[in-house]
Amino acid sequence: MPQRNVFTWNAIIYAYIHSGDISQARFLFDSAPFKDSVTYNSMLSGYANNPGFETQAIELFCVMQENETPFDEFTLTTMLNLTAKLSALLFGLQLHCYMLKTANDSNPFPVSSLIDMYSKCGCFSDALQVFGGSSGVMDLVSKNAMVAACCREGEMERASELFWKVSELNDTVSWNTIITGYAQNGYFSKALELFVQMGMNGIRWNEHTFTSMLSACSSMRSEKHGREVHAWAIKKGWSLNSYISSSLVDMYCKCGNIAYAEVVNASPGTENAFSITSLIVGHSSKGNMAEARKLFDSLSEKNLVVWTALFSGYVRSRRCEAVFELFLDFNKAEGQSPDASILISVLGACAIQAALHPGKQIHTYILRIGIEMEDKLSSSLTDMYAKCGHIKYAENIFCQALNRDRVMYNGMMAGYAHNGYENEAIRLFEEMLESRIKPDGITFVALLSACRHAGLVEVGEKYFVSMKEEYGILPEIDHYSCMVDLYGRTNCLEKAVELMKKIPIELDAVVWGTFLNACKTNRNAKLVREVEENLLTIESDNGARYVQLANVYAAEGNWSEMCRIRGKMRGGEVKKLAGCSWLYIENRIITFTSADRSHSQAEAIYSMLSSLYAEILKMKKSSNIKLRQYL
DNA sequence: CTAGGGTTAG
Repeated sequence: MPQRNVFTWNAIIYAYIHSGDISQARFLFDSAPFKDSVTYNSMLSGYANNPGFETQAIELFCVMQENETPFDEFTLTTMLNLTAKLSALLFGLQLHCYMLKTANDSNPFPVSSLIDMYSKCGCFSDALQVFGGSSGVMDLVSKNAMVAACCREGEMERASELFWKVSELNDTVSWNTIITGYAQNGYFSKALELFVQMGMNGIRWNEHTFTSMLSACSSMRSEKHGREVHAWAIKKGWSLNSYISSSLVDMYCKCGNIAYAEVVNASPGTENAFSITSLIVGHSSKGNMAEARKLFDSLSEKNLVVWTALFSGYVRSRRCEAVFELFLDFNKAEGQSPDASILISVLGACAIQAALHPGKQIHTYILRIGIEMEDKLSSSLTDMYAKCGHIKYAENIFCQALNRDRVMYNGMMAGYAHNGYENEAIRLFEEMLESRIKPDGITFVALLSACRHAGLVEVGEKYFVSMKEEYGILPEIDHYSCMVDLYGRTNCLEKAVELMKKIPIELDAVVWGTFLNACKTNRNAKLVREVEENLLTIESDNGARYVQLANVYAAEGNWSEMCRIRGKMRGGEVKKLAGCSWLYIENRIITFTSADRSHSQAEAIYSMLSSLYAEILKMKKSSNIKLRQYL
């Protein structure tokens, strides 16, 4: 070009930025003999909107300040958006000050970005204030930034009120905002209703609309609606859109139709990491970890979400060793460190295995790295410590948590109940009610567990009744098992029998096994034959059930029945592994069963045990200390 | 020639 001026230089820089060649754009930016504010703003937005160049954006902004290139509304808008993206509130506040000082606070562009910045930095009230202060003509984008802010905050009534104000302004984007807001806050049918209304009002649906609707269908597990949206997407020719196709895969997975999900994923041109991740979750939810692993291994680049998907699949299938192995692989891979979600999975595996030492290591890591103690992390630490028997540690975590939610209360209650602190569990339930946290079915499993361990028949019955009548929670089989156990342990076998007859849902092996124990402790052999039939029909492959039955007959001195059960067990080739305990000693695991003498130093161990026992007896005699504390 | 609001996976 023989004749160049600032416009042509700006044009070529713009062209390079939009073709994604940021470094060539910078080369031309540096070579340009003339620069004006457009040159700077173009380069600035090139950096700000390309991942990985954020630091350069800030550096260029500082250069502008040094060489006194004025900041105009373009500069401010770009920088506010960058600030929102980086969640850099302190920086955003300075920009806001600058806007006020230079009277740049009336242009709708930087104002809408300011609202958006405050909302995305978690300052909802400041966003509201800016919006309220920008009186005058209602600007659609600012209004919608505010609607989106309300949606983020879960304030759907406020969002709706604002959305319907000057509603003739509303366009596809603002309709999408409100629909997504409803869908993401759990109001699925409201989202559906507005989606229909949007079409009837003549507002064009686009890819964003459909993606949000698919997400709503997926949350509702409504394959019927999902298929309708799928049909529309095909008609509109949006099948290749990566948002649409990955949302379709997710929708079919969540609805349990993995076969369809695979078909969508396999159609050419739709491969993407989101779809694969959804498929991994879909396969994991069906316990199909081999398929999940195959997909995981097929990905050349794995982000944290994909790793987490596999981790949680292994935990769900209780494949704890696989979790720990995967954690080693994860830490070997370069340039990443575990986030809260991954640590939650690993803690889950520790809890299942009662692996205190690894659990403590994770806890220490969290404290050392300074990972934020969010609700879910507190819950899984509480659960891990409780399941490892360290109830005081669990209590500490629970007490330090800022916002205790239902999950955390449930975990702590179950921890108390299973570690012999029944009264604490009940106290916590009352505290939960005082804090206006609604109990759910899981809360009542923990609560009734506490009652059955403490033998509190009346209290247990009171809670069992209130569950349905006060809280509208239908008892499930676990709740019935708790009650049967409660009656069994307190010599109320007749009540247990009555309850067994009245249970309106299908009986499982757990409730039959519990009832069997009730028969045993109440020395009632007459009912056992019927229990045996049911129990061995439901769970014929569980060796523990045969042993349990054989022991009941043995307790009665009924040796012929006992031999019959033992014979059945051998005939069915059912095995029962002996229950065992284990210790971690210098990175080795030592396991032992009751009365085990297989250890090379068994003699020494048992002689130490008997002298400890003698010590305890001596202490018990000399003081009033309860023996239970030491055993 | 430069700037604003809405979409997918753990």
